[in-house]
Amino acid sequence: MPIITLPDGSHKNFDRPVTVQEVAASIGAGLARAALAGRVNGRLVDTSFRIGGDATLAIVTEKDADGLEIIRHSTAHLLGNAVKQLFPDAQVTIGPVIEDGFYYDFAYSRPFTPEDVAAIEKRMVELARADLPVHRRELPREEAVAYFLAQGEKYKAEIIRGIPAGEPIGLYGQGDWEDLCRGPHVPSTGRLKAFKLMKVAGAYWRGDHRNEMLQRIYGTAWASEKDLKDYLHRLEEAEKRDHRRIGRELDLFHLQEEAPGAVFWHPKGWGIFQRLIAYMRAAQEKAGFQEVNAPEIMDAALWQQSGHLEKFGENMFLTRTPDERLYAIKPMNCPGHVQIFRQGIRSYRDLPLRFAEFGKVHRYEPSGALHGLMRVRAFTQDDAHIFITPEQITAESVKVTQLILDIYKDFGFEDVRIKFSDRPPKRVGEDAVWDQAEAALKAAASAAGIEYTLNPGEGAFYGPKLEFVLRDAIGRDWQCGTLQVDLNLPGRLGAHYIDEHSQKQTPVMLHRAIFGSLERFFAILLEHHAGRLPAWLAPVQAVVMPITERQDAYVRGVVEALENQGFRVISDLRNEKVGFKIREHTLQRVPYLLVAGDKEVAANLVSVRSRNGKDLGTMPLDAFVGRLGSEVQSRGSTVLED
RNA sequence: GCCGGAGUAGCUCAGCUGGUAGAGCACGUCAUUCGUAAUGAUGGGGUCGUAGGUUCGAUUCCUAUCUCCGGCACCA
Repeated sequence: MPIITLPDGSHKNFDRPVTVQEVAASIGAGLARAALAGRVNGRLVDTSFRIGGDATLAIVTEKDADGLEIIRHSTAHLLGNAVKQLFPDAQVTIGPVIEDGFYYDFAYSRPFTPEDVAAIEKRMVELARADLPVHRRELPREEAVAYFLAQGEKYKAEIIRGIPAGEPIGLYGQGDWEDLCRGPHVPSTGRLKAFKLMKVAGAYWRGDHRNEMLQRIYGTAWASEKDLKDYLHRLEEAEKRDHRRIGRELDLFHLQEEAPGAVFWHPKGWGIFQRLIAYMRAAQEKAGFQEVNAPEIMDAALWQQSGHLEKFGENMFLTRTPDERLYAIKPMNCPGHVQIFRQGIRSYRDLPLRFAEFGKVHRYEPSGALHGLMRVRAFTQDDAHIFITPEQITAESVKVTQLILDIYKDFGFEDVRIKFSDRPPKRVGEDAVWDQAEAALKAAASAAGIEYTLNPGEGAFYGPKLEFVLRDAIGRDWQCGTLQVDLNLPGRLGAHYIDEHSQKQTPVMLHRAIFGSLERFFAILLEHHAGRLPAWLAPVQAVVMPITERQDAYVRGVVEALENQGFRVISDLRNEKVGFKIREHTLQRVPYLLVAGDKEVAANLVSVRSRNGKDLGTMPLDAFVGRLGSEVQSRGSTVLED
């Protein structure tokens, strides 16, 4: 006699086992129609799931996050079904739910063409319209393996073999199609109303590049047509923020064939880049860092010694000089900083010693990895290495973490997550030192007052690390900063200090980067702000323009006055209508547009407008100077106003 | 690196089955002196990514190659 407890705390009594669907129907016809699945005692189940005893139950509909996941999962099945109907020789593999949608990987003799994908989507729509009931059954493991092998589904059989013995194998399907699945699924295909196939791509079986490549079809699925439309609209908006597009539109940088993965910085882009460096230089100097500079090309022997050549030789730029000497263009800055540390005798009294460098590094990244400024072969790191005693790990880590978070705040990134990666199976160093290093990093994260997530076994071979992840204006996450404890390199490269007992000791080294790659951080900033950089970074902070050439002299005077205050200001005296100029400079994301007509000249004022289209009124120049000055000072932005 | 797609004017793109290319914007010139997101007229501009091949003839067909785009793998 099951007693069902509903989310609102009410109870329903039944005199026999009931299905989720029946409970929904007993509550209301509308809910019965809306039910996609149920959550029984916390576990997601199909609407056909029969409840035998007392239980809590929540009916899952498309309004729940769970409901949307189920829709996406079932749509992946719909895709599998359509592909098998159109391409019976294709083998199915896996079809999981991902952010905003799903994908399904198939093994097939040839890649799917865009035409194939159109046909598949059409078939999916037909299958959904047919409103086929979704059925479920269980098979013993060995039977399930035999069942799929008999259909030539080798991958499925392999997956099932990997499931622990004794666990029942659930098969879901519709019509005559069936797939291995944990479920749950929607009750019938008619519940799938808003989906679209997005792209085809290759993907390795089990994610391993040594395995064969499968055909992956990506799709998106939503609870309603409107949600689908909104999603596609969001994609379009995201495309408008693409840093490659903004970089071209605002004339900031370009890339060209002769230098794949290397940036040609244009004046405006380089100006922003230099402001980023100037900002960081000041911030880290205040935090006790000393800037250094090491050669970009050093004998390969040094990289042999550090271990980088062996591990990353394939990804390094190497050059043999006319004297037959092999050099490496530096892929990282640490060995250079260790060389500086090694000069002379260091005492424990000198520690912590903090070396920072805006180091330009070159890495021969795989061609397929290159992506605008986000992943390049030549980039600049705001790199620093801190030499400390083992006892100083905790205090110094806390300091660095706080510095990193403070700096992100200045850029308007308040939503920062920390990932903690601990010891990998293959590593160097004593476990006792690892214990200390890991504890120190955890303490640093906690001291910063931020929750961190664990990345077990993902640390570097030389030590654990913290990774700092920023969330941007449209909710995307970017891993930028890093703090790593290194128990290995100082020893390998022969760094020592003399301790209080006059004994030679090997220092611990902290690696830290805050922007990470300046090129990448630049791109993230552009996308975060959709090109509307805060005034303190903007290439041009204000444009002053006349209505007619009668005001040209006045405009020149205004520009000169603003330049004397240290602002980046230009005039636009072209023979164009003011509306045209407003449009152009707005598209160029200039924070402030100043207009002067006869009225302003007569009253010695300027008319001010923001790039957001806001009329800020007419004001004396001093008032504008105050406004822009405090905005620059606080690193605020007109972007944040709307 | 792997799978797929794409390279035509500065940008966005059109160009059917082979007969040496076209639009809009941008740019130049002229007119216009104008009040907050596009004034009008007019002009110039392309070895059709690169190298081979097939052909009387290649932007178009074939081969190789480079780069970019979307994924996968990689990321010290």
